[in-house]
Amino acid sequence: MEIENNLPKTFNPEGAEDKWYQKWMDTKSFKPKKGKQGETFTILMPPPNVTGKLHMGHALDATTQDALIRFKRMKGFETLWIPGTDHAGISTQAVVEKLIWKQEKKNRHDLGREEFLKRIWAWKEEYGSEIVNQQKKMGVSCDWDYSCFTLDEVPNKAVKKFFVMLFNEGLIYQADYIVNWDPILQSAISDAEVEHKEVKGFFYHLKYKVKEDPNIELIIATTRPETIFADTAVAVNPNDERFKDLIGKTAIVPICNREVPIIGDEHVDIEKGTGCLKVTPGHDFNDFEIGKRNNLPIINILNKDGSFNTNAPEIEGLKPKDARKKVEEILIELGELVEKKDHVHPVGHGQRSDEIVEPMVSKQWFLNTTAMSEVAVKAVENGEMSFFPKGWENTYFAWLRNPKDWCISRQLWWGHQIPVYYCRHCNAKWAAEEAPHECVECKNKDIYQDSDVLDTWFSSGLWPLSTLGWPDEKAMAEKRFDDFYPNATLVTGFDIIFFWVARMMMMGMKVTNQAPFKHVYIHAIVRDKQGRKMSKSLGNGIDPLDMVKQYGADAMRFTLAAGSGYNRDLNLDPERIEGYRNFVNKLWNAFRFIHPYLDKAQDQLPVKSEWHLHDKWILAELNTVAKSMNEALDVYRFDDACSEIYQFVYEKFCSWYIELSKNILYGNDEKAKIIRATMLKYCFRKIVTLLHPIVPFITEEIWGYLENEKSLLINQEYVEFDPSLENAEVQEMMNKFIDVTTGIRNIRSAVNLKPKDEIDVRLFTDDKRLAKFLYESRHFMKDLANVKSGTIRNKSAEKPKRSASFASAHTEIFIPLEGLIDINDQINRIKKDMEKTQAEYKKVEAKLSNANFMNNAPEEVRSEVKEKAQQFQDKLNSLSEILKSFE
RNA sequence: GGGCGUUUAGCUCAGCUGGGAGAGCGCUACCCUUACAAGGUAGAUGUCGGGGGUUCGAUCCCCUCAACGCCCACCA
Repeated sequence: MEIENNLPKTFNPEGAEDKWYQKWMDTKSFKPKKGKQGETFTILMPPPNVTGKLHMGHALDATTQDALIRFKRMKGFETLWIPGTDHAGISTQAVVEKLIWKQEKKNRHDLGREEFLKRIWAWKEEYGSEIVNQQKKMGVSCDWDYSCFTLDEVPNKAVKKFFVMLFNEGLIYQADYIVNWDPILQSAISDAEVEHKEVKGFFYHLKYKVKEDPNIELIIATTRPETIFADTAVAVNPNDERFKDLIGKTAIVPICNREVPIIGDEHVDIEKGTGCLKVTPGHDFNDFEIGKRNNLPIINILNKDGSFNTNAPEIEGLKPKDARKKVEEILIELGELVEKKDHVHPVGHGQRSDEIVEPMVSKQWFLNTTAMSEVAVKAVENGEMSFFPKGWENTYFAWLRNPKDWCISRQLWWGHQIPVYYCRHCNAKWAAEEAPHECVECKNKDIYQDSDVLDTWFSSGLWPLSTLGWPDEKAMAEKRFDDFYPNATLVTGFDIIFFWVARMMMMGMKVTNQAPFKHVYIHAIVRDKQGRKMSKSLGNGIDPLDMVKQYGADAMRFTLAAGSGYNRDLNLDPERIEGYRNFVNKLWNAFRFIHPYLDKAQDQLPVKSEWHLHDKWILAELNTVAKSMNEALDVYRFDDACSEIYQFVYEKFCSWYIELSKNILYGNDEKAKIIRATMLKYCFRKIVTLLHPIVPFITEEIWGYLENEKSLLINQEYVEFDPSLENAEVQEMMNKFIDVTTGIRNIRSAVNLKPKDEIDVRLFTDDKRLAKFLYESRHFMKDLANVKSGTIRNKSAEKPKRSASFASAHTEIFIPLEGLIDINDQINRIKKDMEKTQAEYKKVEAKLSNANFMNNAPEEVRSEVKEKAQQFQDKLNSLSEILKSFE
């Protein structure tokens, strides 16, 4: 009775992936639909850079968010997942600038602002959607109609509206301030964009003469002797006995021989360096503050590209590194260099350019975030928004409880141009949402717009609002702002908690008084298998698309989900993907097994009275899995959800239930066959439903077979816990049955029986329910352990002599094989088992004979321990019985 | 300098409010058994980083030391 099976032996992901993605699109399955929960569930995708190529971080983003949105969709929420891309000011401008240079040997200034921007837009139209296509390969189920680009019209309106609002409140202001200047980008960058790295340098000790008393020489320690050209004071601590008399006198700066005042300032650390500090307000953050306190002049000695200007004539045109060498030479010549020591110290580097940033004074726009930060902190403190895992709120608080004004202007061209206008005629300065034609004050037409653009994060911070149409009323109505704001969950990495999460909170709450999302799930950073960050320079990056090609998107997704819980690192080994590919294939083959019987299966489960014990068992187990998966996914424990379903499918369903089904399906009892086929189909529907959020493609493919493509799995209801399916007793019996079967196999393996060798088995148990269960399952023993015949008796019955044996707490197993087995081997095996059991028994017994334990431990724990002691005791008794049989 | 985190089987990691150490991968032996060799069955492997404390009882709580990682901080 061979049954035809025309399904391929292995699952072919490539065909299924594109086919189902297209089908989901065609059926508009990603669009929000009202569901039984009567609530919306919105996720906002962190917009990848338009210049981006999908990397593992994006793949993880895509997987976790898609799993969530599919899960909630199936649970009956009206789900919306909003995609988009970011203009990524600096990196995009750099990419296109490089390209134009390569092709035409022209820089952006050669082209002019208007033409240059045209080129970037053209580039964006052509290449900017590559990452979107790559995301689709991962199966992301976002509503592409909501797709948005940070420089689109509405986000631009949002930026202008917000800017003007805060400008008019006085929260946005322009100031001469010392900022981090990136000489590569030739732009200011914010504090957050500066990375401090340990750099090897030197400590130079320089001599400064005192004008009033040529005998005194001040020794000043510095790591940057080249900045002496910008010195405008020497400072000492006013409490420093050594120097306090010098305050008010004049020091002479070496090389340039500038006369500068010696001042007292509390900032100077008596212990540090020599206790004397050269003050360079133009190029040092602290010194800038000292300068403000003491009204010192500011000298700028740098050009925008980081080279020295005419204020430092001896080193004009040189870059800092060469300048330092030159200054050192001159100082030696002059005899002003006292000492030069190795010194390692942190130096700020631009996050994007990786170049040493120079503190420089320039006119920039700032946003005062003091009040907004406070509001954002409160929202997390009072639970309006919460982090998963909770620990990340510390990072969030650390940033927001100590807010600094945010430098929001960038000297770039690609971005939202600052909506501030100036009048050449009357010097008026104002902010406006619509480009004005004349001066607000004097009505003169000779006006111009500020040439700077805003920090990219300024528009990113408004993303939850602008993607839903704010501030355009028509767009807001179309996109149903009121229904989808605030978002439910934001999923992102911890590296942008302050760049992005904090700013969305501040800006979102400023506009709406509501946190833009209720939960923030912070996922891990993907690293290589050795825990190193994936980077181009190390060459250890894994391309997700390669993995998708090799193992399928489902395998890739399952791997990432299985590695995502509350961890901060996810060390990815491609072998893991292969492992989960095998799981996906296992699922496929389990389906191949039931496929020929689908015709027999009925749509409804039979009445409970017709359920086989094994049916009750598998449904109870399935129900348990459904419960844990729902709970796990609700709190972003994708790892737990994956391991639950993996375990169930592999062990419970494939290794036992399917194996136990063969006896029935290959047999002659038609009614039993129909019931079993129905059960198998039912289970399979539940399994693919549970798995669908994580591995959407194969599950949709299988669903197509199960339902003859009459419906799509993506639109089905998720499996919920059903109390009526609980059955602790049958689960206990089944576990014991598995113990016994495994015990028999164990003996077979220990005595080297071939799979074909049939055996006679004698079972002894005092558990009457178990005896009945085993009796009813006797036919299955044949399939599972090749048992030809056997008996089930009480433990008190006479045992066969000299058998291969095994004992569990509840059942003794004897396989009479006299003459075929080595008696000493058997005795040794049993003795070893006894020793192990004895040791465990002693541990438990020690507790029971400890009066303190008996007095203090809760009753629950005591009875549990007693129970265990009894089980070990039973097993020991059985083992010694077995030993007796060899006498 | 301040803060956070990690340390559990060869590798990657899970262990919730303290109560007999887990998973996947890898490894060993035997099997091409009619869903699956991308498979099956059986199996081995841990002083839970070191030390101290609290407790009847600690992988879990407290202290301390060590190693590693990350973030913040004004480059004397």
